[in-house]
Amino acid sequence: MPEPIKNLIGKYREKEKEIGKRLSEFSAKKGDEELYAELAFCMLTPQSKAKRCWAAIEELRERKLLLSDDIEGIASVLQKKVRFHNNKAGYIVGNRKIFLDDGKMKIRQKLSSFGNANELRAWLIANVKGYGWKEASHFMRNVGYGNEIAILDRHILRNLARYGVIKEVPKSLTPRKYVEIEDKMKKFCKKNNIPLAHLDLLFWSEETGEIFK
DNA sequence: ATACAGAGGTGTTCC
DNA sequence: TGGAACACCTCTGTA
Repeated sequence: MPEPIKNLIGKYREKEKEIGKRLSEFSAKKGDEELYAELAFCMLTPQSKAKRCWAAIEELRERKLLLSDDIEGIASVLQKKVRFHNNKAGYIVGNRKIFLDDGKMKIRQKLSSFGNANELRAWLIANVKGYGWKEASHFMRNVGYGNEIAILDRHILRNLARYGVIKEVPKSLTPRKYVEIEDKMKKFCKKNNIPLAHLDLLFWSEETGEIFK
């Protein structure tokens, strides 16, 4: 039996302000290096803890490795904190080139060149190594393009099942299933007057006890 | 000490 | 054309 939605609404009222504040931080204007830090962060998170991933990004920046081509150097930093460090180090270096324009990295320019969120996401999935639907959505939320998309990871899916938005957590997420569940989540939000991005952070904080990234 | 689940999954290959 | 199976390859928390 799903848990009553009333319980969820109650929790939302308690945390609404804090969630809104966090989201406004995500939307704050970021420069291209900051944007690449967020892009790289989302390359790291699969199968790794978000906090450790962010610590790795900080260390890469301190050591001037984040924007370098030193794959081995990057991998050695990742090794202590992040799973699949060799592949991910390669992604961090390789994914930079898709934003190059005249030899300079222009991420903001690229991101703002799309007509809507779905077009941007499709481009990210097709071009950013290490990004699928979930990570592309995660990145977009973190840089202020995530108001109309869902970040369907295992925690969110578990909570969607918990409140009866979906019958059960699917074993795997195909693109079609992703869109289908995202649509259900959107409708649920509309009906209950909770912004999509707010619900995501609420579910996340439910599971981890805090509002992070 | 040792085992085992869990960590905001995605790429590649094969059929 | 889409899906299953396997690769990636490691630390933390818990018992």
